[in-house]
Amino acid sequence: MTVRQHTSQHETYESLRAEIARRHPRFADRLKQIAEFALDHPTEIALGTVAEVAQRARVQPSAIVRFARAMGYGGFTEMQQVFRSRLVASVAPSYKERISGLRRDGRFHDGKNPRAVLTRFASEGVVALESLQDCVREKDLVRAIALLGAAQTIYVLGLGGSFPVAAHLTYVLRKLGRRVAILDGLGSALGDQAAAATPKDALIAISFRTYNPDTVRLFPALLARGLPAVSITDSLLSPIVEGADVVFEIPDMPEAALRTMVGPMCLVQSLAVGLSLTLD
Amino acid sequence: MTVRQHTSQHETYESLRAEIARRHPRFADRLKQIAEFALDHPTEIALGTVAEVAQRARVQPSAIVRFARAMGYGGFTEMQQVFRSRLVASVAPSYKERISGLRRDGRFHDGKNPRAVLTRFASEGVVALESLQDCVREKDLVRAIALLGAAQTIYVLGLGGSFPVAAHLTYVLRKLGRRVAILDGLGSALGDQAAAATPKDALIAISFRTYNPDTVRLFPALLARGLPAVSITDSLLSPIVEGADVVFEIPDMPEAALRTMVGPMCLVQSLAVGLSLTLD
DNA sequence: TGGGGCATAGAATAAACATTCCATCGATGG
DNA sequence: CCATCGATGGAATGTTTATTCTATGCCCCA
Repeated sequence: MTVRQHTSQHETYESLRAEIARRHPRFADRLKQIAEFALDHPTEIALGTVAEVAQRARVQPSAIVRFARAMGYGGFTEMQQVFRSRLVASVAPSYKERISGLRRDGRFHDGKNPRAVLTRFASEGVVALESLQDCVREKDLVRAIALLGAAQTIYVLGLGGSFPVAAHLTYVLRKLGRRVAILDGLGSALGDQAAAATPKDALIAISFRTYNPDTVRLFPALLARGLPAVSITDSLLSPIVEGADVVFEIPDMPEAALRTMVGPMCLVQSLAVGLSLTLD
Repeated sequence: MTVRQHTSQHETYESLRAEIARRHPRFADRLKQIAEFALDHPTEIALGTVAEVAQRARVQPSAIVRFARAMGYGGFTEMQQVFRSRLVASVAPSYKERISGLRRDGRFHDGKNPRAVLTRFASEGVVALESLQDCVREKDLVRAIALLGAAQTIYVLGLGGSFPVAAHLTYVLRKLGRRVAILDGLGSALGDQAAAATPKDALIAISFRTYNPDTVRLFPALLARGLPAVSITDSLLSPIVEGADVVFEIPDMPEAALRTMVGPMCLVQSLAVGLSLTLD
């Protein structure tokens, strides 16, 4: 009779979690399934019974116990203690709450601290998203969506710092089954990429200070081909405003290197999804 | 004979707590004792068995049950659920849960209205940015920045829905004077683009479910070339976790077509700017 | 001082539970 | 194609657990 090794090295939730992830690839099917469930639903394991957990994870109760033993515990109950410790640890010591609250307020002004940088950008992003809702008008959304919906091909123009926004818009529109051409200037062929555009298509242009020269040059050229246009920009004085059928003005946009572009990202997402919804 | 009323009005921990306090003076000795224990040690009631709680509170198990019934519950187990809900509530609600909370707010009604779509994405973005601050650890930020700072060339890998994030990171890093190579698969030359990478460089990979096959293929190949790696993904079970030196886990990321990627965008921005700040 | 009513302790009980066992299935290597 | 080994599902088992029951103790008032 062998003496079973019940000494589990993983007495904290975090280290157990890491160990589960580490061993996941080498687990058999059912154990793998349980590992995924454990990482996704730690609370259910902390509070549930073996039978409940098994049902939620779509496995047999015995498999749950096998998993616990495989992780080095004497049984389910022993492993459950570790998951419970997470709940106990998280229960609000008001001190910790206040600190993280302060952090989030941005009152911790150590600007070089990486955490402070993240907090700053996240807070700015939140503000950007909230003000986006104020400065976008429903009328413009409806018109832009109608205009894009009528287009055979949607041309997307966004270069420099706005290129990620253009790329995202293109990705989403394609996923939603639209015909899209992104004007990315690949091979210095911006002009050629736009050459096939007709008045039956539509243009959506994204540009912020400092306005990309290629965008500035190409925008009027496309308008001249008769395309209806939607512009997303930061000022009514922007070079992509004149001649546009719909203009979304998102003011106070600093250079992209200092910004996350969350506002424009969110707007184009809404346009794309709104477009697909109005057609159903 | 009176029919016992088992329907308890107190389904939240806070209201139960208030009720215990209110009725405390009129309780008999033993119930009073238990009431005090319950207010002082809610966690023990949430996780313990009747016998354990009884021992800690210096009473008989039956007294605990009588207390639960006195508070209007069918038994100890029923009352325990309320104490457990406190633990569950205190654990940082995952992103997905917060979203469904928003849904319940009713702000999302009339999902087809373009304005509602915008509001929805903006709100989700706010939640994403807030939960980002909870799930990113300073230690990881510092290590990632050190790792990227030591690199001669930073290789950025993000395809499919994650490509806009990769593009933004590349843009910002270049603006800040870093040498960056984006692995964009242009001309189906992904492998060749990576062929010059050496252990003196570094890799930053971004991938979310459903993981892009090219990313999955290229990631281990780059690790094999000896590059240190930073991964940004949605699960510890993601294919770009194993072998990575730093992993940022941003859980509950739906498919990019339904998302604005604001979380990852904000994170890469912080990494890039944090990097340039630490070197000044 | 004695009796009624309620609170309590502790044992008894029945339900719920984690765990174990075994037959079966499926993959792997000869 | 068969033998072997490990994984798996599901029923059986023995333990833990909540709950109930009853005898006893205590207090209050007559």
